[in-house]
Amino acid sequence: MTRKKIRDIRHEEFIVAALEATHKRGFHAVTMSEIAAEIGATAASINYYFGSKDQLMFETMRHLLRILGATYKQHLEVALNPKDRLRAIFDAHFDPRFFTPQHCSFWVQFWSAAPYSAHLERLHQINQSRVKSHFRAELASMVPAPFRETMRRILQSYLDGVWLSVAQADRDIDPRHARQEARALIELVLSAEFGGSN
Amino acid sequence: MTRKKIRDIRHEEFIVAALEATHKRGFHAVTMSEIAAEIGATAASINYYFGSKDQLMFETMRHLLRILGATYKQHLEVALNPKDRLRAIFDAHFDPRFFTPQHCSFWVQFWSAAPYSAHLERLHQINQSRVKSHFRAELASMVPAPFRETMRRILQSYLDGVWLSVAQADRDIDPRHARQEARALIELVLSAEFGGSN
DNA sequence: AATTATTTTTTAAATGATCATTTAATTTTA
DNA sequence: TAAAATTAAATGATCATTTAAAAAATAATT
Repeated sequence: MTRKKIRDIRHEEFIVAALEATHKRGFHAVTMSEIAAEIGATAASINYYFGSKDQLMFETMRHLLRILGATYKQHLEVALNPKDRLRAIFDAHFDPRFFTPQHCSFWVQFWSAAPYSAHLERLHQINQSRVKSHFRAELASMVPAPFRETMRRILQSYLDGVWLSVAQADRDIDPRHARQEARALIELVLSAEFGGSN
Repeated sequence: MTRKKIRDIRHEEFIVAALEATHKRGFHAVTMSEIAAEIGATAASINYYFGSKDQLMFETMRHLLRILGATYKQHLEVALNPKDRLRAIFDAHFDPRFFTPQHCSFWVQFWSAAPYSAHLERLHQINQSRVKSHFRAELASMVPAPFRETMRRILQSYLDGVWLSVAQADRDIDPRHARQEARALIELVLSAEFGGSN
């Protein structure tokens, strides 16, 4: 019981350290020692708990996905209709607990590594599918089928694009504003006429 | 004259090699030897021409930015009005000569490296500003001021998001379709009512 | 409680591999 | 013949990872 706990605590501490250190130096450039130093530990202990640097990235990403999932769930609970649930997706991604420079930086590092690692790619795939189906589920009742996938891709690409921009800019971010602009985009998508003009 | 030419030819060959090799293995993982092998050369000659691996990334990115700039210029020439010119931005980014898995992969590698290198960050900054001002120039006559920046960010984030998704997916891409969806987004943005409902 | 044994955790130091980069010499081009 | 281009081999640094030993925490035994 207590044994399990210590291991879990340490696990999380190192993940937070990885997020912080990666944000500062980039995942490739940062050394195991630097990551460990974040919490006054030593490189060897990271390997003791995670096995390797790659596994550390993997576990850190799983951690982020768990947070995102939980945050989404919270926002979903107070959503009453499809539009609210659509908003909930964005609200989760732009929740101040989740939408931080550290997280966005790590996500970009992950994106650059994922295509070259089967494990990471799988993780990316899983998340991508999940978000995709959430979008589809809500858009189904609000956007006619022929436009639905286009609208979904627009929304989903936008999400990624915003995170990307946060990872680039070093200025501090404004989650409230991000949510606001996301709502503007939602309004836009839902107000579309879907007529067939040019 | 001829001397200059050989150097330029070699320069470009290595850049193409860097794009291809990076697409296959990621910029960090790929070795100088692997890049050189792409054109039957040797690692040392990359340093002879570029000085270092970092410089190679820098020059490769400059190369991409030059292509993008030239492509944009071409599309701009046949654009007759603000809306066409807005489309021209997307048409350039999604031009089949430019919108390739190799280029998108490299761009993502660049994004992950830029925040940790003054030189790369500057390059990113320059491109970002340029695209930004292009968007602003066209939106100025089509979207009321209070919504303009939001719309611009939506469009620009979307651009990045699409490139990102191409770098992840290994399936082959469809530039025509990308342009088509971009136009849908443009229509959306321009058809907005900008009233103030909720 | 005190002591001893056992397991878990931590680390300093060693290992080993990998590479970017240099160098010094060779080949090619002009 | 001189300059430019190329390379094989050497260099040197950097790190992730292992190892072997110490420290700390836990459990067992008296």
